Amino acid sequence: MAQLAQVHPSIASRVLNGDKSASVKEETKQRVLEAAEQLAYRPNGLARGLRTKLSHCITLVIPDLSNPAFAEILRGAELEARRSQYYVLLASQDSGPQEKRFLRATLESRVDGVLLANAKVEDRVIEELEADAFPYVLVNRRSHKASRYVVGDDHGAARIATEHLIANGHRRIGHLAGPETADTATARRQGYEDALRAAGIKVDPALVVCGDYAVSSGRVGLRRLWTGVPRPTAVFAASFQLAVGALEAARELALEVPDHLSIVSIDEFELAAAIPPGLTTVRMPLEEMGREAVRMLLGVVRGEQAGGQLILPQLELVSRNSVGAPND
Amino acid sequence: MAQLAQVHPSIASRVLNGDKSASVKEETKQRVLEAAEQLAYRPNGLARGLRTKLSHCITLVIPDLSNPAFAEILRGAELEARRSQYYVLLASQDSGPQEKRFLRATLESRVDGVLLANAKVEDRVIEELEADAFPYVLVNRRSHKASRYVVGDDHGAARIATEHLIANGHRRIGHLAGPETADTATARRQGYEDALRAAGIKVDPALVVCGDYAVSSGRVGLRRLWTGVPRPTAVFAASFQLAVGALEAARELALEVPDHLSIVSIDEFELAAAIPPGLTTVRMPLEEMGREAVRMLLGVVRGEQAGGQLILPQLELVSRNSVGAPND
DNA sequence: TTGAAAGCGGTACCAG
DNA sequence: CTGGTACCGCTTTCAA
Repeated sequence: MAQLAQVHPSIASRVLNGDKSASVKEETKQRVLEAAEQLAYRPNGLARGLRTKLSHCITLVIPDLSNPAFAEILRGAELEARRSQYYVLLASQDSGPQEKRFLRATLESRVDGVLLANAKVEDRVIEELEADAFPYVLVNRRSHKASRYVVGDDHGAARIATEHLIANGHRRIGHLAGPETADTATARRQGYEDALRAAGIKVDPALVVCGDYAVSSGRVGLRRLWTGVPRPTAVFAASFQLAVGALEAARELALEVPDHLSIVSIDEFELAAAIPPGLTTVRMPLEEMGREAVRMLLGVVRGEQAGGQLILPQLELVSRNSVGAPND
Repeated sequence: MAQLAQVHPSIASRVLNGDKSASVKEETKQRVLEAAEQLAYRPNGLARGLRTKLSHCITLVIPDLSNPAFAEILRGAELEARRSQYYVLLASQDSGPQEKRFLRATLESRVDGVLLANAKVEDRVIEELEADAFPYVLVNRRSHKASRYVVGDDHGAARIATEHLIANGHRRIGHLAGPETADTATARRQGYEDALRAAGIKVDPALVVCGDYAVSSGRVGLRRLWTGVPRPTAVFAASFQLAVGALEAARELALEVPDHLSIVSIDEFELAAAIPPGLTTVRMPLEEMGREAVRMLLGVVRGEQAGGQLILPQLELVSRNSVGAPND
C-alpha cells in the first residue's frame, strides 16, 4: 500500500487516520488516498489494536438468546456499536461454565469493554472488574456494587401496569413476579405494591407468586393464584413469558380473558398482539437500553466519562384486549 | 511472565502452546506453568493473532435478530465456536447499508471466516468471497454460487407438514409461502407441491400466496386464501411467523381452528404451544445448523476440509391442536 | 514535510 | 534443550 503510493508507511498511517497535527503535503496526501482506494486498503485491525491497545471490540454477555428481550437489547447494542466502528462479540451464558469463562476475551485483551446484560453475574465478577478498572456496564440490571448501569424504569412500568388494572376497577390484583434474585423483578414488585398502596388497596402477599421469568412459571403461577384465596380478578405479570404462561393456564382452566380475568405484562413484542385476546403490555425501551449501554461503555473506554446510573424513562402502555372490568 | 519463570519468552510460548515437537526440560516446564498459573497469565490474543494470522474470531451475519429462528442458529453457532475457543462477532444486517459493510471485519483481518445466515446476500458477495478464497459458509441458505452451505431439509419438512394435513383428510390445502427470493421458501413450496402430487391431489396455484416470512404477511395471506376460490380447509404456513399471522386473521374472521381451518407450520418454538389452540409444527434443527456450520467453517479455516453441502435431516412433527379433520 | 526506527506481545526458526 | 532474533502490520516518536 505504502509502496504503491511511494511514501513511507508512517505517512500513509498519518493520512489514513486523519491526523490533524501532522502536516502532509496535499499532493502526497492525494497519492496515499488514491492508492488506498485502488487497493481497497483496510488496515489490519489486529496489528492496529496491538499497537493502540484498542481492539475496537466489546463483549456482550447475555443469559439467554431465546428470550426476545435480550434480542432487542442486543440489536440496540449492535447498532450503536457499529456507529462507533465497534464490533460486538457475543457471549451467551448458557454456553458452559460461566464465571471467568466469559471474561476470557477480556483477559486476552481482545475487547475494550464488557456489557453485562442481566446476566446472573456474581458480585465477585463485578468486584473484579471494578478492581481491575476494566470498562464495563450492566444492562437491565442494577447492583450497588456496580458503578455503571443502564436500566429501564421497572418500578414505573409496574406502576403503570398495575394502575391500569386499578383504573379498570380491579381491587384484587395478583402478581406473577420474577425471580427474587433479579433486581428487575424486585423493582417491578415494588412498583406493583406502591401502585396498590397509592390506591388505598392493601397489599396481600398471598396474591404474589414468585418464580422465574419463564413461560412455565407463568402457568403454574396463575394456577396457584386462581386456586388461592383471595382469588384475583386481574393479574400483573412481570414478564412477557410469564404472561404467556398465564394465558396458557387460563385457557386450560377455561377462563375467558378478560371476562373472568384481566392480564397485563411488561415488555412489548409483536407477538403480544398475536396471542388471543391480544395482550396489553407496558413497553420497555429495550433497544434503547442496548444503545445507551454501549454509548456509556465507549465513553468509559475513551476515558471521556466515568459512567453513572442511567434509568431510561420511556414507557408506554400498549392497550389491547386482555384487560376489562372485574366480573364480580 | 517469562521473567517470573526466569526463562526466555520463546520457551514460555512453547510450553504454553503445548508444542509437542519442542523438547523442554520437565523442570523448566513446571516453572513456566507455575508462573503462568500464578499470574493468571493469558496471552494477548491480538498479538498472537497478528503473528499466527488467526484471529480466533468468526463473523455471523444475521438478517434479523427478532426472528427466533436466527436466535437458535446463533445459539448453536456460539456453542460450537466456544468449544473450539473461537469467538463470534455479530453482524445484524439491519444495522445499516449492508454489502461490504459487514465484510469490513473480514477486510480488516479481524475474523478467520464468515457465516452467512440466510442473509439476503448478494450473489456478488459470495463470488467475491469465493474469489478471495475467504472461508465462509452459508447457513439456512443454498446457492449454486456457493461451494459450502448448511441447511435443513426444507423440502422434507414441507412434505411432512403437508402429508400430515392430507392424512387428516384434507384435499384443498393452501400454502402461505415465504419470499420467492429465499430458497428455503421455494424448497418448502416444492415439498408442499410434491406431497400433494404424491397423494394425487392437483396443485392449484390459486391456493398459494407468496409474501415474506413476517406475521403481517400471514395475516393478509390467510384472508386472501379464505376469500379466494377454492377455499382451503387447511393451510401450511412456511414459517412460524406466517402461522402466527394466519392465526390472527382466523381470529379476526371468527374462524375456529381447527374446526373451520387447520394450520401447520415449520419451525418449532416454545411459543407455538402458547398460541391457542396450540400450533402443530415441524421442527427444524436450527441450533444444529448453527453448530454444524461453525464446524464446517473452522474445518475450512484449518485447511482440513474443503467444505461441501450439508443437509441436516432431523425433522420432527410436533403435533398440537391446530389440525383436525376438514369440516366440509 | 518526510523518513527512520522502535516497539506493541507474541510466535517461529535459527544457532548455540 | 535453550537462547537469540526476526518479524507479524501497524502507530508513534524523533531526527533529518
